[in-house]
Amino acid sequence: MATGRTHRPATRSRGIPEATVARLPLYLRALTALSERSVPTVSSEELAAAAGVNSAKLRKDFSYLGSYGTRGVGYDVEYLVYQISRELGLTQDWPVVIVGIGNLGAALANYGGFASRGFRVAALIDADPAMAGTPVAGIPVQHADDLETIVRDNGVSIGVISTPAGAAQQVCDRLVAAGVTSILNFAPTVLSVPDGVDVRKVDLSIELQILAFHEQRKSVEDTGEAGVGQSTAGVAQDVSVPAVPDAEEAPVRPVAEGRKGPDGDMPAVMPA
Amino acid sequence: MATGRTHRPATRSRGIPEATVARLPLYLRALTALSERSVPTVSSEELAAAAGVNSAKLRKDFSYLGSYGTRGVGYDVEYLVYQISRELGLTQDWPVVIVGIGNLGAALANYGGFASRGFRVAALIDADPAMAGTPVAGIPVQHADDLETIVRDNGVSIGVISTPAGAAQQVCDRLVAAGVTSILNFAPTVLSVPDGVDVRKVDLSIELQILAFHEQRKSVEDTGEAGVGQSTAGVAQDVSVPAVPDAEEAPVRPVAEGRKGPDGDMPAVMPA
DNA sequence: CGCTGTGAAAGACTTCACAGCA
DNA sequence: TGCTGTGAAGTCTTTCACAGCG
Repeated sequence: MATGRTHRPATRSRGIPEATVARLPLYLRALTALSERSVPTVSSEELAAAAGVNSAKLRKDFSYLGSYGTRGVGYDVEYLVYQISRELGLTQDWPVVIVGIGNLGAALANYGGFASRGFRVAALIDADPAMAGTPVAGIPVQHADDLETIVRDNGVSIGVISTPAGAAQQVCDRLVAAGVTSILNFAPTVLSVPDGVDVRKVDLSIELQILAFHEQRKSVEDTGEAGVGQSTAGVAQDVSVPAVPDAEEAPVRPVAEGRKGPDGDMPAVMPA
Repeated sequence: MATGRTHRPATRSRGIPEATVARLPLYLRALTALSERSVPTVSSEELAAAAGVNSAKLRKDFSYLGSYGTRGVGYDVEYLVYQISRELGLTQDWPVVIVGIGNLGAALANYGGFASRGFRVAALIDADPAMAGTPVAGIPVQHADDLETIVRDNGVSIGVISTPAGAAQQVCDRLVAAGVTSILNFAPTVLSVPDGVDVRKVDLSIELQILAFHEQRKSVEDTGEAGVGQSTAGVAQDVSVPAVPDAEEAPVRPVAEGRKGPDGDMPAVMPA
């Protein structure tokens, strides 16, 4: 990922590992909850449990930020909230535009997690003229024609794309041309951007597919018995599925027959 | 991350690395697009570009599935689509319930990426009696009281939670009690589940915070002008230079004064 | 004594680079 | 010849385990 000079960190310990950065928001959320309950201090053990990680990892993560704890005691909640916020850049105001106000865009506009963390929805943009003016989450939707103006006038450097896949790249290009340097992409497509622009993506169906992968393995566990098979309904749980689902209708392997996969690749028709 | 099984020292090469599993949906999407354009074969280089990864990684990933390519030629698109689908468990039907039909829940219900990949939205569930019966994405919303019945009657093993954070754990407990063993959580809270249940989470604001972190670093460091040199790379980011924003108002450090962080920790009022 | 901070070891993932097959 | 498949090397991440300080 980090396509960067991986040599000699210019200054001392200034490189916080990506894996750590990705967890800071998690810690911050847990700490904010503690803060709201006026809890003054937490131990790495408690905070780790609240954030869903293990304590050694948490301490190691914090060690990259500095020594913010007190031995024998733990961490001061307020102080840590501030330090992490600052490290993440959340102590400053980040105007954000959301492009594509469909169901998802509306959900994002309404999402409280943004405002409470330094993000300000500067504008909602949609290509549908019929939506122009309609307020969503209290913010009027503006037409896509004004995208460049909006971005420039508000000094927006972070853009959120929640358009259909087909429009995403074009929207991305316009955002970048207008000055946006960080993009959060919800459209199921790979965006290409110039060097220096950051893209992160969230694909709702990818997570589900990963779950399916693991779910599939669960039923196999023990004997490896061929399962019931009834996929539709009926039996509640314990829906055992064959370990390596027997390929009933698999495409024929193109040519020859080399080593191929660990399990068979049956002949027959296409599944789709 | 996956909360489930920890071991998988399986007999043979049956252990596909998590990192690889997480990329399979990406490859699948790219392959599906090629398939729709009737492209018969792809090289690892082309497919990698389409998926936004590098070719060596892609080849290594595929090597865990088996030898599905042809040297000197590439991969047969249809064949690979099938193999990956099967590996992910997408050749079977996965009934899914979505609990919490707010903006996000509605967006998920309407999301085409589910249906096209073996996921079938078996039911939409919401606690608001006023919503009962209202169709969302063509599916009538059912009341939360019937959650257990719905899950059992439909043999649902995957549940999606898009309720407010406060309701998430309770919904989760009920889903699990009813037989769900995989949960996709969109609520910004850490769920606790019994062993054997898998939870994956998607926090919309976390990605934005990670972007903010990198964005913050860009402005500092001018020696390496954030060049806009057209690049085909999907994700571009680097810059690992001292940033250290000026702490204007930081909470006072609790007690004593040890080594503390890499930069100062100003006194003064609380930021929040 | 309790809990943080951190070297060092282990493990996971990525990249290299090239043998080997179609 | 062209491209896959894969050991081996390199890099990043996690975990261990304990020194050290409050």
